[in-house]
Amino acid sequence: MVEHDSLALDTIFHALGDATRRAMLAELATGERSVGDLAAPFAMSLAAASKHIKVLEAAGLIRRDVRGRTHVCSLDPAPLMSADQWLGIYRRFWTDRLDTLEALLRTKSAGTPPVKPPIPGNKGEKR
Amino acid sequence: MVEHDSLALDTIFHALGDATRRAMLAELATGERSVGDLAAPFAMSLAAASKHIKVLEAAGLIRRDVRGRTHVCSLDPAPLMSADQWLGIYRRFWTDRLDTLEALLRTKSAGTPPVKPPIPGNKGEKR
DNA sequence: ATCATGTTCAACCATATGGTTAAATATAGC
DNA sequence: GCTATATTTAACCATATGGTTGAACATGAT
Repeated sequence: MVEHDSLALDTIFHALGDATRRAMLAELATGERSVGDLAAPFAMSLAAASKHIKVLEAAGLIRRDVRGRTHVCSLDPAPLMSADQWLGIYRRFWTDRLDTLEALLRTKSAGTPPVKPPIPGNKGEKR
Repeated sequence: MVEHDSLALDTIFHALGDATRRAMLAELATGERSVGDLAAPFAMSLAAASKHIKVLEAAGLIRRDVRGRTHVCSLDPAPLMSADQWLGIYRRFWTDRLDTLEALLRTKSAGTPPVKPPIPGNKGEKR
């Protein structure tokens, strides 16, 4: 059912691996934008921005509607959903960890006054 | 609080944008693996696999524990959580769409037999 | 028809990426 | 110490990526 086409995921994640492109997606999250609109915020040529847009388009992340001489882009969330589903496989890894932490905090604070608990560096976590 | 370090997201998404590396993560989801273990399934040199592992490590996706002469790798889900949080911003786009579809199906199927409905224009959808 | 606007295309460049092989490093075992 | 095992490093190669500039294309406006 949920097909994890690895070639598609390659292009999707690759498209997301660039701050300029993520910013373009963020912009498109608020509505349609022309190529020029999308390019405007960035200190690069229009041609460069156009390439980024094509990368997003190739990944299926945006659709393009040519209206006269302007190309109007809009977000297509489907590939993001694919990426999310792939990530979903791993979600238990951090929810488990958070659940454990939460449980730990709950038992620690049971009966004791609400002191800010010195969480032992969940950064350098050893097991 | 939840910092969206765009440089970090660059490296995380870049690391995820390769099927070999995603397969390595999938393997690590079942437990610790040595570099050799991780490299074994792939038709590439150990040196190439080692590079992939370093990309994953640079993204913070895996940790490395050097035990004698073998380097034991394990999954670190924190960057995946970051990626998930970034994606979360867009989650409404597909949940909204699915909700709308669901509602549509519910009204359509009220009284009518469950026929496969012609979904209007989710046309970016291949497969 | 002319001119301006929005966008792409082509050629080019520097750097990054993903792979190779061969040599180097570190540790384990005899 | 010697040898085998686990892994990295170095040098190299082909291709991809992200940027540039300048020309081309398509459409809108006069």
